[in-house]
Amino acid sequence: MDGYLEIAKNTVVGMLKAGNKAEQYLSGTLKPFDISLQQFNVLRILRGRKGKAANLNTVQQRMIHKMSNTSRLIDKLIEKKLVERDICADNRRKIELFITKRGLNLLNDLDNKIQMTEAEILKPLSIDEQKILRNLINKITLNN
Amino acid sequence: MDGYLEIAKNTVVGMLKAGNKAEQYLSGTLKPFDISLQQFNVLRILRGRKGKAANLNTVQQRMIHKMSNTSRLIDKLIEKKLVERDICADNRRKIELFITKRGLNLLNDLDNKIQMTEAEILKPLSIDEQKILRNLINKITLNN
DNA sequence: TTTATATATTTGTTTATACAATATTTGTAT
DNA sequence: ATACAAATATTGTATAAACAAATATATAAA
Repeated sequence: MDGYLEIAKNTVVGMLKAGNKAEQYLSGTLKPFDISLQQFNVLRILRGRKGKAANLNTVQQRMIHKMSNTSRLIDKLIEKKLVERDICADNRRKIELFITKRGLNLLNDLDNKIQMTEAEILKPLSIDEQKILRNLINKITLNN
Repeated sequence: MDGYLEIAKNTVVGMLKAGNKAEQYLSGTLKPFDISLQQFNVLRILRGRKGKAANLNTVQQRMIHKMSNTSRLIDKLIEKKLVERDICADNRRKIELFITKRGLNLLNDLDNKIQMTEAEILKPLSIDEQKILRNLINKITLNN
């Protein structure tokens, strides 16, 4: 009992549950703002560019859910006027994405709320435990 | 920098990424068998009942993705003859779910492959690290 | 007994996901 | 130049998820 196969199984199931819990909590926080977690993450990626354009490609690589349809996801953000899309002048296959002022304002309003949700998710852990958890998880997701 | 807000943020994002990685890997392993991760987990829940019936309710509570539509998910498993559904005689609102012989055989075939996938996911961690990770994650998901 | 309330599951519907197929533009080799 | 391959993004489509509403049965109250 509790051989290494069992440990691995429990760990992986735990990873699924933990990821799911985080998704549920964060989605719940975002819901009143009519924005999905994936959309929120794209906005944060674009904010991180600090004014520089991002290609669809770049965004996709940094996304948590790599398999979502980034084109259509961004269509939604453009409809809501949170993001702007231009065709790249140098290479017309590429597009250039920017977060709008409105998008930045929305993120600004959300920052506190998301921080509170993150704290809520991690409430059972001390700061030191959170660090350990983060470090272990980072090892696992290094190439992702 | 690296204040506790930043740690919490990184930890939660890591949880999302790790959960997603686990899902991708496991789904990939299951794909050739035409079964989704959620369906697989339901089968494992039913196997864990060791012959006893499970209500839809019970299954739903133990599922990792609580928001999936369990009725229709089980429809799929019944179509594939991996699960059987009866109406509970005592209380005709309830249903009784069993895994079939065929379902057990499928799980049997999958066990090794899933173990290998779990090992692959956790490869960057030692056994001791896996235990620590499991324990920390269990604290977070205790009430889920 | 009738009405109301709670429980258990199913169904409807809208939106999102997964993944393949299709443009479109660019780069490279002949 | 032309043809072929690679890179980039969009579109099509089938399936699944999210969530509300409906159905059916059981329990409790009036």
